[in-house]
Amino acid sequence: MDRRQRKTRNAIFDAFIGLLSKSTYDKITVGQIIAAADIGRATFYAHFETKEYLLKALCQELFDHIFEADRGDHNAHTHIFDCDNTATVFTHLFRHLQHNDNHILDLLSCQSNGLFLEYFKKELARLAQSQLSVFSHRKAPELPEDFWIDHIAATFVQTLRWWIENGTKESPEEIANYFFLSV
Amino acid sequence: MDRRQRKTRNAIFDAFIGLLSKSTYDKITVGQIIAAADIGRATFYAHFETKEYLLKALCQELFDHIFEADRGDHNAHTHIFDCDNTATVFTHLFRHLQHNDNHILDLLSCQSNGLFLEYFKKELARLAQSQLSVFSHRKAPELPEDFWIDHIAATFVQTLRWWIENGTKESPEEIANYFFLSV
DNA sequence: AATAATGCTGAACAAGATGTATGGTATTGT
DNA sequence: ACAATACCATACATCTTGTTCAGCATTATT
Repeated sequence: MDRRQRKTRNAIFDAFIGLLSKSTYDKITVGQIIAAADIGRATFYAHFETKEYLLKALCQELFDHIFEADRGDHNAHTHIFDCDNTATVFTHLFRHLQHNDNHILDLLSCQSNGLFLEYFKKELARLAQSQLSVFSHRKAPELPEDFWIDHIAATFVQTLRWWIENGTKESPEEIANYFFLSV
Repeated sequence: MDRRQRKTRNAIFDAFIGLLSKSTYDKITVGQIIAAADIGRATFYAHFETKEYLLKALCQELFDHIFEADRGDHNAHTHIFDCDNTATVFTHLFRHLQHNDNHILDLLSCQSNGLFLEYFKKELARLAQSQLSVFSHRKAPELPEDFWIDHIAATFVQTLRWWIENGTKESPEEIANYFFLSV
């Protein structure tokens, strides 16, 4: 990819994230984004068809990073799945999300909550084989499989939202424990 | 309240609900609403300051109706809390929501999901004294009270969403049971 | 039945947002 | 050095929002 393209793409992402921390998704205009990114109007639309596509791309980017360990690149520093037991997977996940400061919270606000949940469910479904067994002891046999996955994903998102909205006072271990206790 | 006011207010609500069943909240414009309601532009803004206030008023209206039994008017036909056991309360709630066809689903889509959840939590908190004990056996003591209420509300909303998105094939009793089994 | 009050209409309006088009300039990869 | 292409600035048509106002219709009051 052209270096210029990468630069503007990152500028847009940074501007978008910066605005999300001060405002909400639906209040942000394309005009504000291009002003913060300091780019031309036409340039923005050359990169993203619309504001919603930008949001989608940002979600994709974040999840690709958080779940990167599950695709290639198995020699990187610390992988989310280099865990001795499956419980620490979610602790790592919470730690990752905490480290992202409030970028995630902004994505969890009404507007984009559905999108976020959708992405998370998709990723979670990919881990179903290896990780879902952790929760199987809780699952009543009459509950459909997809209902159960929906429930786990929704519980995770809700836990995360509660955590951040309350100032992330708990440690990742604690909040992961909350998650396990409630799911 | 003036008869004219009631008429236009209902016309706006009906138009809004009608549009919500064909489109999504953020795609709907005030222009579409006043066209569907067949009223003047100024009239709309005389009733609702903005589109978001309309949404809020609609939520209020729906919840007031669903939870009406808990406030006055205790001689009406069937009350949501005229139940022998607390379990049937939620069955009734699901039945109510089912009867509302898809109006609720439209309110559960991304945009308004947060608002809906907020309202439901508020109502749920009002029932905390009488109904929360049903779930107390599941609650781990180390979980904070407000975390637990958040969890129940989110689980309810998620259950409802899954139900409607899958065509409400299950009976209210069944889906209430799903809810109890997962919370 | 007459009157005052209040709500609705319809049209016009400014302000602002969206998405597109274009000709010119600067940067990139080869 | 050269061709390709990404960027810029501006302008533009279109749509949306929220406000204003004069005139008409309905309501409640007496």
